[in-house]
Amino acid sequence: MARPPRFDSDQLLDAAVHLAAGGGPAAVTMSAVAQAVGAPSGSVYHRFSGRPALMAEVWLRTVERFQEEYAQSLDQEPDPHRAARAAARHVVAWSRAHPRQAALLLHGPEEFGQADWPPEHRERADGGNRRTLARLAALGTALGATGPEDRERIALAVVEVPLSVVRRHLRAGEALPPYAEDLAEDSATALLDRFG
Amino acid sequence: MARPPRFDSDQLLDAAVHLAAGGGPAAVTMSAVAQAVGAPSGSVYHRFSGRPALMAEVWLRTVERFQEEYAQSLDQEPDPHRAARAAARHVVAWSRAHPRQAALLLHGPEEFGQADWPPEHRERADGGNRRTLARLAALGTALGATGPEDRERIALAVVEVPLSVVRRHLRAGEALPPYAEDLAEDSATALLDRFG
DNA sequence: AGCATATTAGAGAGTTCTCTCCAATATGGA
DNA sequence: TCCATATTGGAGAGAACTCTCTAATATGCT
Repeated sequence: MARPPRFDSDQLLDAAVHLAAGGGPAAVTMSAVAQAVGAPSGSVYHRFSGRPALMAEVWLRTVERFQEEYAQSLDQEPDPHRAARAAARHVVAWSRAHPRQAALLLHGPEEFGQADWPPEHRERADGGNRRTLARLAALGTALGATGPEDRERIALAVVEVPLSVVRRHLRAGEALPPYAEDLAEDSATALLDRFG
Repeated sequence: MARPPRFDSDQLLDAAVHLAAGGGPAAVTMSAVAQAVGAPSGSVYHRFSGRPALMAEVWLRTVERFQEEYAQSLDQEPDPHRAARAAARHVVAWSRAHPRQAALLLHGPEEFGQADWPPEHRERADGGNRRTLARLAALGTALGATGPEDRERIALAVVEVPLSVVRRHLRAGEALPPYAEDLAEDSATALLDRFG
């Protein structure tokens, strides 16, 4: 009933991930994405209403993929201490398996022009963040956290510290060393020792 | 012997810090800096050879100010454990005292166009990083660190974790909570417990 | 075969920014 | 007073990018 597409959204987003990993989010221009897949710029605008929408989709597709697996690693383990350690490990392991997407996540949504995103995409981001925060809150409760300081310490242990381990190496352009997962897990354990 | 300057470099750099804190490094355009201080764009180019040079100076002035105080906080304390705790605290305290400059540092040199910097500025950055790494290495030796994993753990404790504490709040647009220094110090302590 | 339609294809207008260039200007020193 | 000079002041060329618009094209359905 219609001409078959030569370029689909995922193909364009993949190109955008490559560009962002190589030259940062600023390198993701509509022309660069089009050129990367050999499409005219019109085809990119056919899939995405504009650059803000494209940037939002790149970010959201990546962060949602990450959060989905992250949530699984938290949920699979009933004991909260073991769950926290698994989650810390998982951040590093996922980054090792998906270095370009990890590089992308390290930039943060602001750099992907979050301020200009269409409302629909903003809500998608908010929803994902709410779900993740809720999971962390549940972990905090299970660990016996009491105040905001405790909750923040837990977030440090299972999110920020593992990300820092990854950031150090990816920013330096190195591969993750073999001990990275252990380092993240050990550090998380040290930070959570005071609980339960 | 010459017409007196109405706009000096520091004034332009201050404006650039403001712009970067508000809208990220991308908001630091030559025109925006000029407009912010009421100067014509020609005056900005009279002080800086181009945008890369301006971005480099903004970054370097800020990071050097930070590193100078950071080094002092490490050196003032002979006991390495106490020095590490003081350093972790200091990162947060400095960020509290200089929120805009802290916001700037959280972006990292890449976002300030490091790849385009003139060689002179690159060397300045390398020198500063070398000095800081040397100090961390000395701290590692004093603590009895053996391998790269140990050294990385120490860097996490006295640099990355305190920065993560700051990042969480500045990214959310909040002020740092009163307990932030304690949280950074406690976390550093927990990560360093295994040493000596 | 022929129609309806989703998509490709690409030209080009409009915008924003960087950087250059030159004239105007204000000051200290001779 | 007058000169040398550092700096201001601003216009504008050139580059990169976003986005629009129109025509061409290929497919499924009848």
